[in-house]
Amino acid sequence: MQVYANPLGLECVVNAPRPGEFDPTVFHADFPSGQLYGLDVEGTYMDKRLRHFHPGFRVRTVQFATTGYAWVLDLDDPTQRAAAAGLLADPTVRFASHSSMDVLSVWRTFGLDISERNVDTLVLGKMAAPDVELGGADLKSLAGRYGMPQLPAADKALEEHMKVLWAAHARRMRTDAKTAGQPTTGLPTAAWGPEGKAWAWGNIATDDPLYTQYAGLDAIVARRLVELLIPATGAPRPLIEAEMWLAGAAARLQMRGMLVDQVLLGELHANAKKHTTAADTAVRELTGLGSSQNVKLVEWLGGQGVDWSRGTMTKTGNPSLAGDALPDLLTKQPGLTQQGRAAVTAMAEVQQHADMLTKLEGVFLALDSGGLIHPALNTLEAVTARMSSSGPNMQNFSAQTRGVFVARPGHVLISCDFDQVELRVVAGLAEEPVMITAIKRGDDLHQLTADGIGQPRKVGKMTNFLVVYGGGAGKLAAAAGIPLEQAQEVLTRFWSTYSRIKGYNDALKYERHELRTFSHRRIPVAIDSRDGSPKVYANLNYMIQSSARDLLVRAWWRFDREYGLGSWVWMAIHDEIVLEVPVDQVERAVAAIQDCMTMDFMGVPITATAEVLTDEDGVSRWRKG
DNA sequence: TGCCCTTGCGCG
DNA sequence: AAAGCGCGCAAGGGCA
Repeated sequence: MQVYANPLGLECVVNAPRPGEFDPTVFHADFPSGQLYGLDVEGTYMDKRLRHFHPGFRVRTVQFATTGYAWVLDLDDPTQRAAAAGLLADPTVRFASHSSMDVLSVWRTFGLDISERNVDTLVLGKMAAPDVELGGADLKSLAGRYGMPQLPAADKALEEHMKVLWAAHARRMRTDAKTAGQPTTGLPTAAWGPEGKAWAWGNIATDDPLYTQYAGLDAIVARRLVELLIPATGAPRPLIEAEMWLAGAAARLQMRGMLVDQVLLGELHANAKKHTTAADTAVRELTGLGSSQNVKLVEWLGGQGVDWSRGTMTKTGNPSLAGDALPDLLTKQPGLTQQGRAAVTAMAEVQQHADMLTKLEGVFLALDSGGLIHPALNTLEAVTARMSSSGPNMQNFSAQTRGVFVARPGHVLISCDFDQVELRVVAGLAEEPVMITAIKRGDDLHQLTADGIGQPRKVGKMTNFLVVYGGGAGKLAAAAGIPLEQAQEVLTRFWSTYSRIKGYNDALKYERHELRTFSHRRIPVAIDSRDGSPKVYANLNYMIQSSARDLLVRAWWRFDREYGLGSWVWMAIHDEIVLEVPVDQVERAVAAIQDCMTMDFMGVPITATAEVLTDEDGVSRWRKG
């Protein structure tokens, strides 16, 4: 047994039994039932995309900890493995671990779902410091900030150690090859990179002192952070409990995964590939450039007679080669040469299929052995607490590309959207009587705005969105294709139509540091990266976005807790919940999800509409009809 | 080669 | 007075 007292000066003990010398009785005496323990695992290096679902992924050690001691269990020892499984399976034991990583590892390794018994310190860390830049809530940073610099130090020491091990290993492979008279070309070098990391995490001895100390400290830090972070969040208990539930629900969604129609995936991918390769070759022949080298292509086109002062610009002020801008060059640039026209045509062809190609490639790479993908749903990712998705990001597939995702056999997908939730939220926040009355009457809110500003419905809709996003007259003029003066006039009329929204917006602009939402969530005011000034004009959007997010989570919570149907939730996309439901349960599911997404928000009725997704071919695809 | 930053684009 | 918000991902480009 390796025992480390006060590793790196942190007051605690790490026990790391060697195979054959493990006494389960002593271990279990250290971890009685009914308590909360820090949990951490170390495994082989994680593939960026497939993560826990990569066939080569394997958990090597599992760590349990109190605030004072940790045990590092080596899973290659059957006795230690059984002890770990036993503690993890105890329904009265709860765990504190960082992110859903350990929950997923436990599920993959032991077939145990501990998502409902996990306290996620990543989520707590984000709640405690919503203004810390991305990455600032990782376990090492939190440990450093909360008086445990020993963990980042151990992490650093372990990495330095791994570099040395890897360099020695790489050299040995080379000398072995030379001795055997084989070429050394293609063999890894001693340089530290992804290959070295992958080797080191998979091969470092599980009784290596730096490894076991680091592993034990991880679990101790996770356990200690619970008491440190909860008061630091300044959040009421129900909000913390709701976020802990949500993190678990998101982990369960990730474990279940989504089925991919691999035949359609292959067809669409091949089609996109065919179109883009031909066109990309044409672009190369004509310009000598790749079709995604936008900066250089702009320069080249300038030399072919394009007057960029007449073209559309991107938001950063560069000439745009996106969307309609490219085809527009053909009609609006009389000076463009024949060669330039041919290049633009080919570029447009590439562009038309580029999104499809790259997104579907991402799906291919994310497929597990059963044809499922397991994207993560990150529950507290945006500053506004909106959720994000990754691996792949399910929230930004184009309408067309979504068709590759299908319900499992015997199931259908159901999509349920809130009805104009942003406008209803702003009406509630601002207590805007004109809008609330219209909502209660069931009036068309875009037409209401259109009437108020004296414009067609289309402009009314644009203006509604613009205001929700905190936009100004310049953007409205560009979007609606109207003169700036007219856009200013339209906005003036908008604010007088909805005078309470104006008052609410004006009041919000006094908040220059932090906002607090109806659910007592703290949101830092956005900062302009150019001059460091607070972007108070974005406050309204933050309040709306965050409130709408909390409404969606409330609906999901009800679906899980009141109806007990949480396992049907397939994905959440900002204002939409998608379900995967057994075919004979469709009516029940539609009624339940609509009920859960129907609620009152500060006196404003929130409603939702469900749609059962069925394709022409009878397959239930994630594609709306 | 990997790492970091910027840009552009899909969704809401 | 004026200011469009939030993500993740791929690709280019500069740097070590």
